[in-house]
Amino acid sequence: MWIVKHIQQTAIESLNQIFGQTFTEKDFQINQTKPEFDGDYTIVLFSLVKALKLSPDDIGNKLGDHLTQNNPTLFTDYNIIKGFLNLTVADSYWLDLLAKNYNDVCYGKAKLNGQKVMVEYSSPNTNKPLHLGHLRNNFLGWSVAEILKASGYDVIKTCIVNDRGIHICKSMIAWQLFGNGATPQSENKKGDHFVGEYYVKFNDELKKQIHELKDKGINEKEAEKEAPIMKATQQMLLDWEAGKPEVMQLWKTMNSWVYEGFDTTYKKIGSDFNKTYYESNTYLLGKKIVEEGLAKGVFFKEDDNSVWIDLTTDGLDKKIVQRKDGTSVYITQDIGLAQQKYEEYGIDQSIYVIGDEQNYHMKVLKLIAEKLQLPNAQNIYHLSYGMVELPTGKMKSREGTVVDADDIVQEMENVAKNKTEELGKVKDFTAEELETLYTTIGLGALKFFLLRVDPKKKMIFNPEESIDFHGFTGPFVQYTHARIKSILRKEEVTSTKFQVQSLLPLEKKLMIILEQYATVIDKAANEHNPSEIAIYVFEVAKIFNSFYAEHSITNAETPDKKQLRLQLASLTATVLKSGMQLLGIGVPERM
RNA sequence: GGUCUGGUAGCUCAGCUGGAUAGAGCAUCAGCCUUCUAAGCUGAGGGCCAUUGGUUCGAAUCCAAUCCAGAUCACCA
Repeated sequence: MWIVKHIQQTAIESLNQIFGQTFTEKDFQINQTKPEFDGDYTIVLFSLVKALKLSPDDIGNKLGDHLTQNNPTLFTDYNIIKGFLNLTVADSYWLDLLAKNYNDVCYGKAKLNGQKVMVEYSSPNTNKPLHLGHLRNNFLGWSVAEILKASGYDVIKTCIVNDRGIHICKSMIAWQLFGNGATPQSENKKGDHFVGEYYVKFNDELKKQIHELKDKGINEKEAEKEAPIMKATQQMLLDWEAGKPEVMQLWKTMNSWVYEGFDTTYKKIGSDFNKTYYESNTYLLGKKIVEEGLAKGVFFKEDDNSVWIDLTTDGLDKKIVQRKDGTSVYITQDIGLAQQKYEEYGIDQSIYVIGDEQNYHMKVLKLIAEKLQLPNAQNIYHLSYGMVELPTGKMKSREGTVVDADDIVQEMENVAKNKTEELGKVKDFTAEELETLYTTIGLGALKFFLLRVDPKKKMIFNPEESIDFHGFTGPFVQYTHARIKSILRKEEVTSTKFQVQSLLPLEKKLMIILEQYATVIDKAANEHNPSEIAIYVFEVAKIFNSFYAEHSITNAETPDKKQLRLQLASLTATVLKSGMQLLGIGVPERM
């Protein structure tokens, strides 16, 4: 059992024995004691005053006495300052914990809880390469999945590829018009970038045609509809839906180019999926559900045959779920897919990692699922994240202010390379080892930067500052790990039994935070928030570095102290490695 | 206009299920490598927690209003 819970329960017992009243965990708070006071953990007494009709100091004295007298192996001392009962936890408690866990690579991770969760993330369009926004999505989704695993869930990672629709036809048309049979191979370009260029070409041409039409006196809206390239695109979508062979062939070819490019990027950034859904397979889903919904009275039919749901009593609007021509709209597919996911995997919880611009859509999806009484509809969770913006404002593909995913990764690697060469600590590495190291550090910096912020908040990416490798960054944590490993390569923990009675302040501080790892995983899992892990891991590294600067490990005061510190260093390395792994970041042995 | 987010140091962010003098990192300034990796450590300066009211022993945190910024409200996805 973890310390806070332990204190809580002991305090509840003591309060019961002293005052004959029963309290619960929610009746009083336990915080870590602020550094300026003596003690390790603090019970806030104010909330008990009313029920006990005593002054905070009175309660504190009685509780403090009782706790220390009845739990000598847990508490050694207490003091009361202005209504706060500061408890000192016995050093033997920390030492026992350390001895039991210093060698456990699974330290902090929970056992399977029998719950199955699906995490859908990434969900790219196959008409352009991934950009920085996609990276936030990918890193978030992957990390949340890992955190949930560490917290005891059985996790299935999925991806829905938006591989069809008008936007895909746009790049197809442009390729037909301007491609002259070019291929990624012939142009020596990555497939997704190659296709993305035609998407841009489409928009350029469209703009040109609109301009020409406007000169002829046609208004903007009309011009966009009437532009020949747009008409051709719409025709192509119809042909696609009709399964016209040459269109299907082109579609398959161009998508395969994109997939090849995506594969490279996914492999590089470490995204993986247990199951990939394709919109071209799922876009017709949901029609059966529309029928069922009509029968249940959840949906209603308009005179023109379109099908709707009325969500006005839930504070939302009416929403269409099927067009008058009987075709599915976006939300219909999603309901269909939601059900398919459940049928295929019997999931207890379904998490969607999708940007906050779709908050409304996801709210509607969940509501509809609930009204249709789909299984576990209430456990649909939209992990909504904010947009990534540049200091100059939003990223806009049209204005060329998009930060390309492959570019930024490459840039981070270059910085890692320059920095590493400058420091010259790994001159004996092979070329291959160096490449791996640059990727680990560069990608680590990028992932950490994107994950250290609360997902729901929009974030500003400043290319200049973001490639900093000092302070609250991935490389800082990686460096701390490498430092520890450097010691552990030379020195081993040789005895688990040693005579150390007391801990120095920094040793204890380190032990206290290491003890919190499992609690932090749990919190991060419940809140679907990797930034909890990033902040924690940084804090651990910071405390270790202070400890490292203050106390020598290899030249400790006594052999016993050396053993203790080796154990501490070992557990720290484990927690850093494990925590970083939950963020998808590797930690090097040397750097 | 309706709904939903967010506003904390010069910058980027923690803290938000109410608790002690509001914390980090970057940047600025001053120190620390003949000792385990200086991608490090120690210290200094820097704040009307958007504004105004309310709730209470206590509010950055909860409530209300206002101001500012963003998202969304398609027979697009």
